[in-house]
Amino acid sequence: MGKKETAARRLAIIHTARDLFAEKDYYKTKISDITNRLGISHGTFYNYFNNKSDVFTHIIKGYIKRLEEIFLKDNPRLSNNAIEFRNQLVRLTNELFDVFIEDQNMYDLLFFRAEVAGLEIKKEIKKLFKTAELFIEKYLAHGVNKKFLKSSIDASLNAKAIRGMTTVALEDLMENDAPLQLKERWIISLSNFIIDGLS
Amino acid sequence: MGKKETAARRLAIIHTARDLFAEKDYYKTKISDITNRLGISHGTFYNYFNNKSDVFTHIIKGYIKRLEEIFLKDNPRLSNNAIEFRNQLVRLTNELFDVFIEDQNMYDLLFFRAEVAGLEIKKEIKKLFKTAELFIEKYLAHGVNKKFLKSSIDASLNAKAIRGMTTVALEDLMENDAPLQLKERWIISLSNFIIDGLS
Amino acid sequence: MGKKETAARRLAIIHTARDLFAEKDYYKTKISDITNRLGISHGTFYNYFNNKSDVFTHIIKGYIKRLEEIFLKDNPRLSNNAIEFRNQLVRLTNELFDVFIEDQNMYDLLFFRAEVAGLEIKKEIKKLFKTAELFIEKYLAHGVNKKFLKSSIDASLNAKAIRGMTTVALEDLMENDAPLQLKERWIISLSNFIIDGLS
Amino acid sequence: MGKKETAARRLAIIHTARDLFAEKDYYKTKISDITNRLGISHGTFYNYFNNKSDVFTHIIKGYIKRLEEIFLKDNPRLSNNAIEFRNQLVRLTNELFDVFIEDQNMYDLLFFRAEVAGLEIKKEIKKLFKTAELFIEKYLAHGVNKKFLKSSIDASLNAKAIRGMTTVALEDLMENDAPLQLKERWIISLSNFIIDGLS
DNA sequence: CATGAATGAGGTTTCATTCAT
DNA sequence: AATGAATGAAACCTCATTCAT
Repeated sequence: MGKKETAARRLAIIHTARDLFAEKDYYKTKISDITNRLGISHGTFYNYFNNKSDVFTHIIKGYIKRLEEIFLKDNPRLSNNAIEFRNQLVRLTNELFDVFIEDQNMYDLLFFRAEVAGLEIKKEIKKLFKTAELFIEKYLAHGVNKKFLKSSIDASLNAKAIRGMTTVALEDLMENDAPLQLKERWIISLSNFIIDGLS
Repeated sequence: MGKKETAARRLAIIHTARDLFAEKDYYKTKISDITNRLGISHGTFYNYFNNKSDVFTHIIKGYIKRLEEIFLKDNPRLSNNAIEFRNQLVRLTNELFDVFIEDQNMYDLLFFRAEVAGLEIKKEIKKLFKTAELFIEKYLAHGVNKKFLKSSIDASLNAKAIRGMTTVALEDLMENDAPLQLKERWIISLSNFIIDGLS
Repeated sequence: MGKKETAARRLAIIHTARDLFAEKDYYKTKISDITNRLGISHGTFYNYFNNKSDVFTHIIKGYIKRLEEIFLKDNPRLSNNAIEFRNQLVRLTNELFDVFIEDQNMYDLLFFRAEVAGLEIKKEIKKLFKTAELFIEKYLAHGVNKKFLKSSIDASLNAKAIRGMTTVALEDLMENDAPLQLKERWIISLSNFIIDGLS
Repeated sequence: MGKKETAARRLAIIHTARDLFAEKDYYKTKISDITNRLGISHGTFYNYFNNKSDVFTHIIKGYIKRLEEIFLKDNPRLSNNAIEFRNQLVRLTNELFDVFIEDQNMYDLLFFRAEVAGLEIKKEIKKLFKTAELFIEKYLAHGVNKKFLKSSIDASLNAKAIRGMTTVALEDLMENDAPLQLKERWIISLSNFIIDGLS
């Protein structure tokens, strides 16, 4: 087996584990569930990961990294007026939603299943949420600065509120069979709500 | 042991279980953890509950019931204008926040720990969320009807969005050492956001 | 089951474990070997001991304590001449041999099986040997002082040598079917060797 | 790979295995520990040995052979008086000690680690000890015959006793950082003890 | 009702060994 | 010969639950 096949098998384990963790639960997912589904021996699992929590952590960390990239790529300072702000908002939520739609396990794993994982990984997820909130807050602050958002708003709490709205939108998309159409509705609804609410 | 003492011990088990499930996790909480903390034999537990998941379900169902009462008590038709709407909003969120502040375990158990419970109970929680969303939607529809909310709003999605905002507010309150002061800030911020966003 | 029966079962586990550890090996002895021989479930074992190494340590520590008592009871200063010294030597080796003859597992467990146990217990055994050697050395030093032993002897090395002779005697007794007769021969032989060699 | 390289690799495996068995334990030493230290694949191990216990047995048998040679080389009949006897004693213990000092793993492996080996190899070690004791006994018998040792001694037990003394001396040397100086002290001490005790 | 000893299903992990390349 | 992926027997340990006292 060459390097490529080895990497492929590692990936297969990751994907199967990810599916099962999302379907069941960290605890209810047995190593044998993963290996049975792959048609390999349970011992093989341990040639690729040290233990169960190892794969889990790997999956979650991958998700965290992917989301952080979105926040780092964007620049809150680009909009100069409400129209540009809306465009930025639309672009950003669209990208975020796409990431979650693409990997339907992401939402469950990140928001719920990680609960039972070790404290360390929970902290990292918490940090991710904080990052997202601070990111939104910068947007709002910039808007206030540029005068296209009201100066009276409570930027910190509103940032959190927006994070909450977005989370529910994600949940809604995940439960829907045709998420792409629903996505458009959510993007419009959210941007209207935010802009009319804050400007 | 009389009926009263029996009921009291049952309650004590529920409370201790509730605390531990919130502190640790359903899986990480052992029957012996509960009974040890109560200073009773672990065998005694089984005189009050059939098994571990039994107490857990009981706790979650209690929470569900308690929250449903809030929604059933209120009447979305009472407001005739934006000012009355705001008052109703303030009253409602205040009451909701109080319930969660009073029992600090509620948030964690309902939103995260319940994940590991059986499918049936998860469905009930999902239903609770739906109930809440429909309840909010009725509010919005009434407002549109009475013309103090814009007719262009997507009532269904906005109801979900508001549920998301509220959830994040709860999370924020739970993490705060002085939730009562923060509560006021959230109530104002939320009602401003909602009213300015939708009216 | 009362306290007495509980203690009895604990003792039964210790004895069976002790026998098996001596028969086989720490590693080759499985928890199920112990419980099968006792006709109990393997789970029961864990109601009495935390784990395998727990019983093992318990057994070894019991042995160490028992032997230390022998050394602490005796007083190296009692003899004033070679005859008294011989008597003391005879009494002491006799007592030591009896302890090992009484529990035939002691020798193997202490000298060989403990090898595979944790480092801590190995250190304790090493300490026991050092204690024994220092104890013998005091005897020799007292003898030199009282002039019934040669002043030219290397007390430290001779003490070790005597420990070695005694160990081999023990091994020989353990392998013999009629250890009591052989014991007398060893006691005479050892005391002659020591006294004629050092006085 | 030619015959020479093959033999060299086999030897390298033996040496590394020997070191690890002495450092840790038979059980605690994994095949991969051996191969990792050698920088080869663990599969390669099985081109040189059938299994784990195979190397172990090989090592122990090598030690046994080496020690037997010492006993076979010497002739107990060479001394005619106490002085010659002492010289022979000194020469012999010196040689024995040197063998063990040269390969510091030998003592541990032969006296303790071999415990976990199969019954067969344990019997061989026991036989080696018996050989050593019979060898010493012949010395003593010859001394009694030539009248430079007391006729009253219990040659059989004294031979064992001397084996025990020698073993402790070895142990002491192994634990010491400067074994060569200590060796001289032990040789003097042992020969004095033996000669004065038995003659 | 209370107790706590006993049970055993069930899970995780290790590692010697095999074997196709 | 060398490699290292795959295998699976085998062991440890947990803990919910039962039940006799």
